[in-house]
Amino acid sequence: MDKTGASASERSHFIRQIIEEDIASGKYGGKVITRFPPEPNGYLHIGHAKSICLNFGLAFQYHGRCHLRFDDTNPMKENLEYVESIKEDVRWLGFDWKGHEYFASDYFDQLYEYAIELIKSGNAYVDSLSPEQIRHYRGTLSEPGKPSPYRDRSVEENLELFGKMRKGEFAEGECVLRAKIDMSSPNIVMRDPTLYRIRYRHHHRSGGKWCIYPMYDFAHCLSDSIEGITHSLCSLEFENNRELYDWILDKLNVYHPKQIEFARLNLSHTVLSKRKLIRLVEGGYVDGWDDPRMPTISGFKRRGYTPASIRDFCERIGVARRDSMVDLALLEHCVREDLNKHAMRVMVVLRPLRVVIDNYPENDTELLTAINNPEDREMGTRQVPFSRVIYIERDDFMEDPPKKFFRLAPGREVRLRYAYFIRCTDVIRDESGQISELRCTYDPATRGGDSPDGRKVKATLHWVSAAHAVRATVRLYDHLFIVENPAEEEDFTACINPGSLETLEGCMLEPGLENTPPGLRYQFERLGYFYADHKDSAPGRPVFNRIVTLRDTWARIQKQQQKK
RNA sequence: UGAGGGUUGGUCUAGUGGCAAGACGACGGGUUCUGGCCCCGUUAACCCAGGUUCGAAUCCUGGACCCUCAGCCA
Repeated sequence: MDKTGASASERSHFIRQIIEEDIASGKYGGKVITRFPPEPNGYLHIGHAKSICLNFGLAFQYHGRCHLRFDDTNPMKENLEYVESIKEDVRWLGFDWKGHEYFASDYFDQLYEYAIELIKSGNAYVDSLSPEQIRHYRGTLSEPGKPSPYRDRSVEENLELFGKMRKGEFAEGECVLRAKIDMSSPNIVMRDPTLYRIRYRHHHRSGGKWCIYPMYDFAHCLSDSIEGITHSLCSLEFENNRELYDWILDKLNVYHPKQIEFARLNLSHTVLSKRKLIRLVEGGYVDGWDDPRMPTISGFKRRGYTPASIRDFCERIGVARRDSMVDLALLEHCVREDLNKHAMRVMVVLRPLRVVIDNYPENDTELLTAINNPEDREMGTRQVPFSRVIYIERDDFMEDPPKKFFRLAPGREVRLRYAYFIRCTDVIRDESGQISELRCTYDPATRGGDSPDGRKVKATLHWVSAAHAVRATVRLYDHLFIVENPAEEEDFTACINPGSLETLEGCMLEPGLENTPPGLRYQFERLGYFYADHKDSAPGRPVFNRIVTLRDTWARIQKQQQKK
């Protein structure tokens, strides 16, 4: 809550202000209709999530609606597989377009009619210059362009030529339809932009019906207009295109939505450009688009992130017009906050160290009560078996501990969570000198974890009974890049984190976890939040992905000590 | 160097002529059967220079720096 009493979910930003002014003035009849317009030529990433949350969120907040529209005007790059993955990702994020699913390609007939109208009013012409010539005629950033020699063809000739373009009487690249605006405009976008080009390509929806396809600038504004969009939100790079957006709608004298630009998301320690993402996949740096290290929606899903945490993140980063780089730590904070409240706690030992409790009866097993989630007592308790031989984390023992190490060491006493106090009496090594086992004694009076005499221990360790432990594979994920902004590096692949994935076999789970249904999330106590991978995990053969670690004060102390 | 945008603590965001606020991070402390959660505290910002004004992050002028645009991509 801020001082106005508004929660984060309703805090204002410049787009909300514009919408509220429009509602107040009755500009669009008080309606709010937005749209999310992906091109189906790749997978959605966290940057798209920002746009999805913004568009669907605004529509929800102002009781309007949000359309899902596929901007499929380029048959060379688009296909059905992407349409399906995009729909799945939007749904997973928790949004419903309620049947308002559209394709720019569905408007091809209408768009063609609009093009003819533009020709008839003298606002468009067929140009027969080659692509290279067009580039040359366009001029540069500082010099004006010059008119094409075909610019003054008659309406009749243009109509005939455009008809021939449609009928397939020209080769690709032989001619295009251009808007007739101003070759000396200081805005290069307005120097007679291309409206239609010829492509003899099968389209994933219209099939072979068309061999001419509209360009983004022509199709997008008119699609918005046809659908009655009120506020057309896009990223900053389309700022220069707004003049053309407005020009086309004005010349055609049709319903005119308002284009509003905002800054796209940049996230630290990752890349979000489609080109770089493709390079990661095709270069084999990651294992596909849904690799848990990928910033794609499917990657975050596979990693174990919750939709709610991503929505919360998108709300917290705000919406503004300046370029920014959001710290990945904020996303991690969001998922921790969500999972802290909802994830069941369990005990898992990642790197097992065998501990024998010498004074514990040889063949006894007892059941101890563990709390499933201290943040939500309604999640209840469970019984965890304890016996003479257990595993603890190798990191939880040091033979020669530094000052601030509170965990187990020779002669020292610690608590086993929900169980007993134990004291280390001996360290056993194998032939190579490696510590292979610890011998300890326990205090029977501390059953359940409390000492009747009131003596304190400085640490509580998680553990798993050796006789009851279940084996599993656990994958430890870390930032994909070791630098904050890989995009500004000469070769971004050179700063990929070599430790971004560590696969651990033979991790010891408390019993009951062997049949974890894929898709479930847990907190492994003292370690982090983990997800039973929905692809690789199966009942009886669990595989967990680490979503995020717990905040780790000890790790920070260690880092400080290393610096000294 | 033509045009369009932008610049508030380390990061993100608020502010719309009147006490520069919040979140994340970092640091310190309290609490604790998770070195988690929670609680408390500390740190730290208006790009620069003029001007208007009783008063400027906000308005004006000039400058610096950053981003976008020269696809028959979106």
